[in-house]
Amino acid sequence: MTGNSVRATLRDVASAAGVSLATASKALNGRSDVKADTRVRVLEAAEDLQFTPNSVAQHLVSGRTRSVGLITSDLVGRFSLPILRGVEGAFGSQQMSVLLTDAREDSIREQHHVRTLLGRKVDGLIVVGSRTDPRPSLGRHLPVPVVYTYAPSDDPQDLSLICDNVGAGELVTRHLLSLGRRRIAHILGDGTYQASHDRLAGITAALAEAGVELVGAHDMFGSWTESWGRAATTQIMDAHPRVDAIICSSDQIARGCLDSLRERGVTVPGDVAVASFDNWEILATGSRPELTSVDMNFQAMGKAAAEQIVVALDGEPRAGLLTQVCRLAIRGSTVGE
Amino acid sequence: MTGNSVRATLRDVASAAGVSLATASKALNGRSDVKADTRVRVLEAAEDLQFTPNSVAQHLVSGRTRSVGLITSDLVGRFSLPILRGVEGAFGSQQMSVLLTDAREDSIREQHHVRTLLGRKVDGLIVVGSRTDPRPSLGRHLPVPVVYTYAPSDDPQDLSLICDNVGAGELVTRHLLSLGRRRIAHILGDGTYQASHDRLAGITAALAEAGVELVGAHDMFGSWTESWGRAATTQIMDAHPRVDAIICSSDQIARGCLDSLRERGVTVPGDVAVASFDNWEILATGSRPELTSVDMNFQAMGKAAAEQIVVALDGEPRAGLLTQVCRLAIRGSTVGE
DNA sequence: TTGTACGCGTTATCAC
DNA sequence: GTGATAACGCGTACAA
Repeated sequence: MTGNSVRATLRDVASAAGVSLATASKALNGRSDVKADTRVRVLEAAEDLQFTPNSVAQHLVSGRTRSVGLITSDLVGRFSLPILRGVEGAFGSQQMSVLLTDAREDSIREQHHVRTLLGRKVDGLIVVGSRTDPRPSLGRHLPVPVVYTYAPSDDPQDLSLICDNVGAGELVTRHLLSLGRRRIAHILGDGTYQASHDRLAGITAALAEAGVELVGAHDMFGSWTESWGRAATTQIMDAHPRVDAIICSSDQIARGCLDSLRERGVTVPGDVAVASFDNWEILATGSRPELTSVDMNFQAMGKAAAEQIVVALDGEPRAGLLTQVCRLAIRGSTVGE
Repeated sequence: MTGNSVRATLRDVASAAGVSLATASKALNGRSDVKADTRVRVLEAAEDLQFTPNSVAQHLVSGRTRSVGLITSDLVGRFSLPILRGVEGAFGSQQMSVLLTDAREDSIREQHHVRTLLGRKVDGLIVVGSRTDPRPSLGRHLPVPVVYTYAPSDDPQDLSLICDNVGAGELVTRHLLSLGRRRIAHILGDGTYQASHDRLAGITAALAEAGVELVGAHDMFGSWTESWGRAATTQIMDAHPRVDAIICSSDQIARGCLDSLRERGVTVPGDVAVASFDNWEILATGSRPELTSVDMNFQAMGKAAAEQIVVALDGEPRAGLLTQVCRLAIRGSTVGE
């Protein structure tokens, strides 16, 4: 129980070094007006005592806690963890800490967390949605900058970072077109998600650009499940046996699709290329063949969110929608080895 | 920019209510020695000004921050998020906040985070490992209680919460035995993980108890992948076609196993029952049939970790290994509908 | 170059 | 029942 080791306070360091509190503070903070050997003495004392500045006390005087609150509604950490990592990375040595809370899509709980985080004087708030549809704003009255990620705020005065689902649809479609595919079908996701519609829009836009028509229905929404992927694939292949590519609106759907194709003896990517969205590693790299999928770049999104907090903190905050570029992870389901 | 609304300080509340700082504080904290209508006035003023106590300042005097640091090395949030949720749940209205940091299995980074978190005066530390093997202790000199979860500390003086992988092996084996299965094979996981060995130990123990021998090899370790599941299944079915159950050391392996069985025309669970470990929803409920799998109860683990922090905080801390019970999620791969 | 003194927002101990 | 006042640990004008 040598607890004092880390509980050492600046006062201890000062007296150990035989200087005053103020001098010790200056020495540790690298201020210029302190004699070289005095600084050394202080630094040694601090090292000796394992001194760690009490950032809680630092805040009280500086006004900044160097911490951000992350409010997530994402059950499985699919979005939150990459974003957390992006946030940590963005600040580098700046030492920004992340207070993570889980709102579970419950606005009461969310409000509660906002209060708590504000009480803890976080310097900013990052709200992570669970779906891409606009969500209610936390309001304009908050004393710290707020960045909405994944799900945009419904208030255009807020700053929201969103995935470019339309662009993602275009990206994957162009990829397939470039491979010579022309009879392309699409398995939609859950129709209650904006992402489903956006991805479809991107796909049809890219196809139209190339003068190609989407094969099959444009309005058969389903769910983000493997079983829907299997069922939809069966329908498509029965109705349009000459299809040469299928774009699935999520990796889970694509897994079902691949299953179904293999059962029918359809080769991938030989007969039919398959591509999807999300690039969820565990799903995309476990399948046979591995899945070509659009990566939504969550980590970059987290980084951007953190940067926007900083920008807002010292300067003029931005507002509106900031679209995050996505990228294609190309694997065996579209490009055979 | 009515920032003052939330920036309101106790002083503002006090003057608005026409009382002193001290009285305002007492009123808000429900202390007895304050007249009823005075309290009402203060409460109203606080409500009016949207007063939120500055918990940073509260800490400075109380010594408690009501926050814990969560240091994770879990890339995908597989363990961290359920544990986070457990932690949040454990404290209920106690308002414990969680500072999440990502060490990425790098001890330098980990040390760095420990320093940072201690500087922020967290009341406790929860370390989440990425594998079940023992990991180096953070040391005994820390001024706050530390709980190791998932991966135990190598110092028996520390408190570690671990999954009962041996028990999990027994659990799933007894389940299969109770269904009348007797020719049971096992696909091992990555041999460099303690979990692989423990699960195997549990399985053989339960089998021995029933006087049954494990079918096939006991020492063919592989990896936590679907492709290993497929390859191993092929080997097993070729060598032991009369097998009536396969226990896979992870859900990913099981997914490969199911794939392989379907291709051979083996019905599940008719001909062969399949069960596994982890109960990773996205994998276990997407398969055909859905997977029976042992759930390691991460959320309960997080709850327990939080509780142990509290116990250590006010009273005598515990040491040693605390084993977390697991439970079986029974689905179609062992019990046909 | 160094030290003194004050303030950050809150709680707690005392007088009144 | 209420109100000054002293902490808590630190940064920083300002004085020495």
